[in-house]
Amino acid sequence: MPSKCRQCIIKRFNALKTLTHDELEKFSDHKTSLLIKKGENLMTEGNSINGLYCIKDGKGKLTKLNTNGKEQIIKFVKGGDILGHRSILSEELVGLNAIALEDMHVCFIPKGDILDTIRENNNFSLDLMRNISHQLNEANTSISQMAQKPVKDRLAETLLHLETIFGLDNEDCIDVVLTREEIANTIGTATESAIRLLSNLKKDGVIDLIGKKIKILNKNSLKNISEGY
Amino acid sequence: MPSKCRQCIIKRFNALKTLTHDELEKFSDHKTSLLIKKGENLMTEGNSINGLYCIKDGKGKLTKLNTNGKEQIIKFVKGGDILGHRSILSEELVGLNAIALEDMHVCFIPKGDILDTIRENNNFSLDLMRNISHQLNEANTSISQMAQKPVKDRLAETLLHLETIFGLDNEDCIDVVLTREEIANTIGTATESAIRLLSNLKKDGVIDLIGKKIKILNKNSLKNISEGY
DNA sequence: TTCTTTCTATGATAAATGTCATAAATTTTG
DNA sequence: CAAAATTTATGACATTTATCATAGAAAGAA
Repeated sequence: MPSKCRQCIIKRFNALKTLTHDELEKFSDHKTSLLIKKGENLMTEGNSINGLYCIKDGKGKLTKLNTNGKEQIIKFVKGGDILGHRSILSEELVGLNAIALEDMHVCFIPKGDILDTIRENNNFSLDLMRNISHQLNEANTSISQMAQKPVKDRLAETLLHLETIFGLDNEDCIDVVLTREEIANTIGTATESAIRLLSNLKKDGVIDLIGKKIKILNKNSLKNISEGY
Repeated sequence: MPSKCRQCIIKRFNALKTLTHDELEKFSDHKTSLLIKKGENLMTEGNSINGLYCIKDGKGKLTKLNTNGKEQIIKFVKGGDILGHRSILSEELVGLNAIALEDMHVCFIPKGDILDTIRENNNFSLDLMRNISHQLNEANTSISQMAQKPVKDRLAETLLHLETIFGLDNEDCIDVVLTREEIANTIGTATESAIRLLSNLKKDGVIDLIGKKIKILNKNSLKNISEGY
């Protein structure tokens, strides 16, 4: 039996915290629950979209396919994040692929309900703006770093960022499983280069590599590297 | 005597087209007109901001200073564009420097008026969301290109983009004056590399260089280069 | 104007990064 | 489980891009 949105918001979501009781009831009644299995697409670049996705749990990547066919990872998402609002708001096609890194439980709320709520609940509307504005700021920072930092610095930056987003597992490793290729596609480099630089960081005692899991041993050192020292 | 906002909207702005007569009157009464001379800052990274800027005319660049002191140009702006809304909406500090590339006339509208209007006029609020959502989409595209395209491709892309934004002057040159360093800071490369690649494009008959002005001679060829052919 | 500064241009060289090849390790499949 | 496929790892080498040096051109100041 699908749970009520109200229960879920309390437990997981920040993004929809401004909704009233009645609005949550409406969302509850109209929502669809989805299971997106590891590797499956929740949204696909270029498609149109007719609702908002709320991630209940699981982890995912937002990617863009380049003209040369290479995948660029733009952002990581997890439980509590919302997807598709940018596209709904701008009335443009979906700009990014959302792909599950592990099984994800997701709720789908129809576009009509979202737009109604934007019209009626000013706090919700302001909250969405805040969310997108914040993302825009992050994206601008990312442009600058992609353009001007060498690969090693971007790798260090990314490892710190991944820890911030996903936290640590019970063995103090960054709590997400990524292939070396995905790491490379995040920092914008060749897979071999990412592998080599990770090996170097391990050799220098800055990180440890346990299979696909990464443990940060010296956060300060990583910070310095990410800033070019 | 400062002109009425209503006149100005009709002539220049798209961004505020959803405002009612009364709202425009209020903006007119409360606005301040500014002249930002070439090279001066309209907004500065890290500062707080208490209003919205509307560019009446003139051209500008939005930049970010990197940890290594290098300037990254994130976006170009011109008459009709609005600035500062992202920061007002997210209640975060200003994320970018806005610097005049030539003398700019700008109107400043206090934050209070903007927030009032967001609360009262749903179309305005939706329009702002649309604007930021669109910018976020552009920024994501930019991340992908910075991360994965070689410098030559990014230069070609940038030249086409500059023509789209600023159009042509009466000699069919891209109607904006940028130093080679600014071009380099847009595509994220060393000034010498930008100069060299521009020289090559000229040698190949794809563009012409007339002082600082750039004329696109073969747009198709540029498009191909921008896509890696 | 003349001097000074900044900007553009280009060569020489170094450093960073990508590509290709190969092999070991790991994961997936039957 | 064994076989196949994928992922990780590393070396050798090619290509791209940055850095340094220098000189001429253009723009700005005295």
